[in-house]
Amino acid sequence: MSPSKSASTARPNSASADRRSYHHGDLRRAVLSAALDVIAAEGPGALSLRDLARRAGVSHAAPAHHFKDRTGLLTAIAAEGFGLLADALREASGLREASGLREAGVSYVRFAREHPAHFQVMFSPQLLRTEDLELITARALASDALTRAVAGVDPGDRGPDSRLAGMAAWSLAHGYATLLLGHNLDGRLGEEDPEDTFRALTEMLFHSAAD
Amino acid sequence: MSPSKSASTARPNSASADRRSYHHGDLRRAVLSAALDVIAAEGPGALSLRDLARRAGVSHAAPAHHFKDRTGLLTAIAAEGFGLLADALREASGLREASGLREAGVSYVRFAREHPAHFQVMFSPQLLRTEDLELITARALASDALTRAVAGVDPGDRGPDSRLAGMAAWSLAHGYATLLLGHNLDGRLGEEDPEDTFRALTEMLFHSAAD
DNA sequence: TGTACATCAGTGAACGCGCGTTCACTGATGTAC
DNA sequence: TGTACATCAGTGAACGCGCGTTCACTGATGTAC
Repeated sequence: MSPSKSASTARPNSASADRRSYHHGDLRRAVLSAALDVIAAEGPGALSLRDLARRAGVSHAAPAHHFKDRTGLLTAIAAEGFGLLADALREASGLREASGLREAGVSYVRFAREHPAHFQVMFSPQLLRTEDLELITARALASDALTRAVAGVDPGDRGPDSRLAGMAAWSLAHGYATLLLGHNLDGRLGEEDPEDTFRALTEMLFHSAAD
Repeated sequence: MSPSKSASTARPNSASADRRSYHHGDLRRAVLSAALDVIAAEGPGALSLRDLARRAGVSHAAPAHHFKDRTGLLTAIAAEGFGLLADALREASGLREASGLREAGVSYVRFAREHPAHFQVMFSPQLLRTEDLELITARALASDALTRAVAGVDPGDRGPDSRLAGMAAWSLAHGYATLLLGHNLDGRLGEEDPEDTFRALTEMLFHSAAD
């Protein structure tokens, strides 16, 4: 997903894909895309709007038309991330109830692997405009999807055990995903697929509740 | 633990604690301490050596004598953090074997709450000189303490189940701690002590193995 | 006990750099009539 | 179908700022004799 490629495909009037028009076409997407590349490779600390403008091939002041500043950009990424996560979780909880919880966890881990930059930014509140409405909305949707997925453990129960189970499942998936992305499990995993290992691990812990 | 306080207590020749001598006495500690304050409050992105020098009351070039650069400083913090974590885990696994695992997890969570800045930096490899010898050593010690604590689940077993249980316990504690520090559990916890909640949660999951 | 010297920690001026921000501008697009 | 105008996205020069780095220096401490 290189910036220039996504930009040229997304450009509305693509009579000639090569000729650079004055208007970029989808600079917002191009800047987001470049930012995700940088974050995944070097972390959010390495971000600068000028650098992203350079990567997108526009003048350095252009990105400010779409994202007020660095924080605005990161907030947009986090909001997009929560949206993607909510989609992934909703998909997983559509499965049979018994396996809903397990698959929600696996989806969570898969999401983190497929969108490492989003994942990293979503849970770094110090980088974000936490009062941003779009962010709050997206996070609420994801939180809702998460709760629904977890409620699949024992749907009748709304008591403290269900609350605990929810936090346990989230902590487990979040911790596993975080350690995985930080390469902290490299020595402990064999050749196996990390998602399979996570599935095995979940089954071991939740076997009494989920089967 | 304010920088000036820890500095004056640590100063070797404290004939007069008020008179500023040309030499700081323990600038290394003062800079580390100021850095931890900044990280806890605003995140690692807000760090600059010049700012820390200002906070420690020395000229801006002084910190370079102790930490080559920002990365060097963060690496030192991470190494110190792994040392502290190893201590905490070793203390916990000194308890009776049956409760060793549970208490190791609780210690892990407590460590994260008591040293949020260390914790954050330790698991942000993008900020660190990962090839640093001191860091590698400290991390290995902590990893060792972790493995020992987890082996308490069923000490005889070295098979795949034990490996899985280890990753599960670590993921759980790490995820819970991370979500807690990021204020993601604020809505889900009641008035209870977060560590008690974590203990309850662990007991729920591991009851068959640990009791 | 006293003197000379090496070492080390911290100083402060200077430098060059990349950054965000501002601003008057220009090219392109869409809409009203 | 054609013309006028408003709007919007992107330009490029300019600015001031905080940063890291360098360097010759100075004050303090410890050690050799």
